[in-house]
Formats: sequence, C-alpha cells, structure tokens
Amino acid sequence: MPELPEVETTVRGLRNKIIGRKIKGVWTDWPKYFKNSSKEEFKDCVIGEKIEGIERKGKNILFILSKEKILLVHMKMTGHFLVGKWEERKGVDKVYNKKWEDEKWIPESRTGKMMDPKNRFIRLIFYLNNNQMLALSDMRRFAKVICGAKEEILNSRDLDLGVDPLSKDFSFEVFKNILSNRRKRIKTLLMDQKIISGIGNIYSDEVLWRAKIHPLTPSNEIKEDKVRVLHQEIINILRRAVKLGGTSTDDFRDPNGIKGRYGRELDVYQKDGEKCKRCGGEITRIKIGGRSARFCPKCQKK
DNA sequence: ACAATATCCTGCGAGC
DNA sequence: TGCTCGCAGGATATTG
Repeated sequence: MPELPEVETTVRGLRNKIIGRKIKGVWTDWPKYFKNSSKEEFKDCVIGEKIEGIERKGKNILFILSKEKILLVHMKMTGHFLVGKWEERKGVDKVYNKKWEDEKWIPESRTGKMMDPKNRFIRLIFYLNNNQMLALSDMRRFAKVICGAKEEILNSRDLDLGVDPLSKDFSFEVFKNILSNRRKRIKTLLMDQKIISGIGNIYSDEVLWRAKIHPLTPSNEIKEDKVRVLHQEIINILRRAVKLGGTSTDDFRDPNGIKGRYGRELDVYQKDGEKCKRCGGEITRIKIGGRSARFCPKCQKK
C-alpha cells in the first residue's frame, strides 16, 4: 500500500534510472487507467516526450515531461513501478524482444514466470530509449494515470493536497492549528490527503501508537504535550521508513523489485491479537469508516 | 462539519 | 478438492 515512504522510495529509485530518457511507446491491457482520456489521446500526449524530472506530491508521482507536460501517476493500493533493461529482467524483456507495437501481445511476466510473484501483474509499460522499460505492476488495477499540460495538472483536484509532513511547512504550530480547528477523529484526519498529504493506514496506526493516542479521539481534544509527541513521531517514523525503503507487508516493491525493510519495525499495523510491546495489552482491531485501525486499548486511551 | 457506505478490483486464506 | 465469503485499503461520490 504505497504511502509517503513507499512513493518517495519509488521516486528516488526512478530518478536514478530514467531521467533524460524519452518515451517511445506505451503498452497496456487496461485503458481505464487513463481516467479522462482515451488510450490514443494518452499516447499522443506522452510519446516522443523526454522525462526531465520526477517529483512526489503527497502519494502522487509527477513525471515532468518536455513541452511543458506532466504525467501524473497514483499507485493507489497495489501499484509499483519496475524498471529494467531487457537483459536484466526476464518476463518484461521478452516483451521488448517481441514487437512492442503489438497491443495484443501479453507480457510473459503475467504468466507467473518472474521470480517474485508480486511483480507478476504488469498492466502498463512505457518503452524508453536506451533499451529501458518502465512497467507498472498493479494487481488490483486501481492506479490512476493522467497526462496533460503542466498548468492543468498542477491546478487539478488531484493535487489539491494538504501540507507534506516531511516538508519545512510541517511545523509544530501548523500541526497544532490543524488539530485544534476541527473535531474529526484523529485517525481519519491523519489520512485525509486534503489536510495532511502522504499518510495512509499503516503509518497512521504506527504514529498513534507511538504517541499513545486512541484513534477515535477528536483531534481538538488531544492535549498539547501529546500533540507535540505525535508531530515528532510523524516526522521520525516517515523519515525512518523512507530510509528503509518503505514497508512491503504485501505488494510494494521499489523500481528494482526489492522489498522495503520498514515492515520489521512495525509496532501495531497487522499485529491484531499480539501483545503490545509497551504494556502487554492486546492489540485490537476496530473499523473506522470501513477501514481497519489497530491499537492497544490499554495504553492508547481516549 | 463530520460520518458511514458503496464503488472500483483481484488475490488470498479460512471455512465448509 | 473446490466452492463461497470476507478481507485488504487509496480515493471519490453519495447519502445521512
């Protein structure tokens, strides 16, 4: 489930590999990715353009293209990018070895021959010059892929996002104001991209556990000392997770196909039934707005 | 202003 | 063995 650390890991990995490359072709078996355009319109937008930069905005990836265009990708839940040269990556290579113009050709990786089964679900491929390819593996087909003029994309609702928790703007004062001006449940607030951008289910559970805050607490009822701890833990945990290449409890892989290593440092996420490392209480799962929240009822009181 | 629910999808594991 | 069912959750739309 790509959240800020996973998206940041992806962006950093991609920067090293495909900046300066030119998009020569596109293959997909799921044109629904291109929300507001047809496959042909999408191809017209990206083919021939050079990738001049790669940036992260919240959980979105922005490929800055030549001719003042931007390719925006949101990996949603199961998406991850893989980059390879055909010599290095079986399965994907075969596609390149075949004729990539052939839309009907099915990547061999989808037959499960690749080493890592989680890299199996390749639905979209960008063919670059230099014999490289950028592939999107996305089991559940939730990803969003949009190409458009720079101004149009930057001003679109997709990028109407709150403060980035790893930016300088995320000061204690700013955070305190965000919490005190609403009475939304803290767990929901942390995951609201229009308020703070980048935190999802995994890291919201983790930061609340560290700060000993019950996930259902209205944000304006949290005492200042806990707000301070929460603010610091958001920064600490996200930085640490970025450093370790994110969390791969399931699908996520970096552009080399490598798993993130933050999973071994998780304290509550997916630990239902286990003992709390801090107080020995039982980690419990509740539903908040249809989403699972894990916490320790003994040391995370309202 | 806030909360809940359905929707989009598919693999996986549990239970029968 | 093979079926059904619930679960996973990022974001948005809709309804309360």
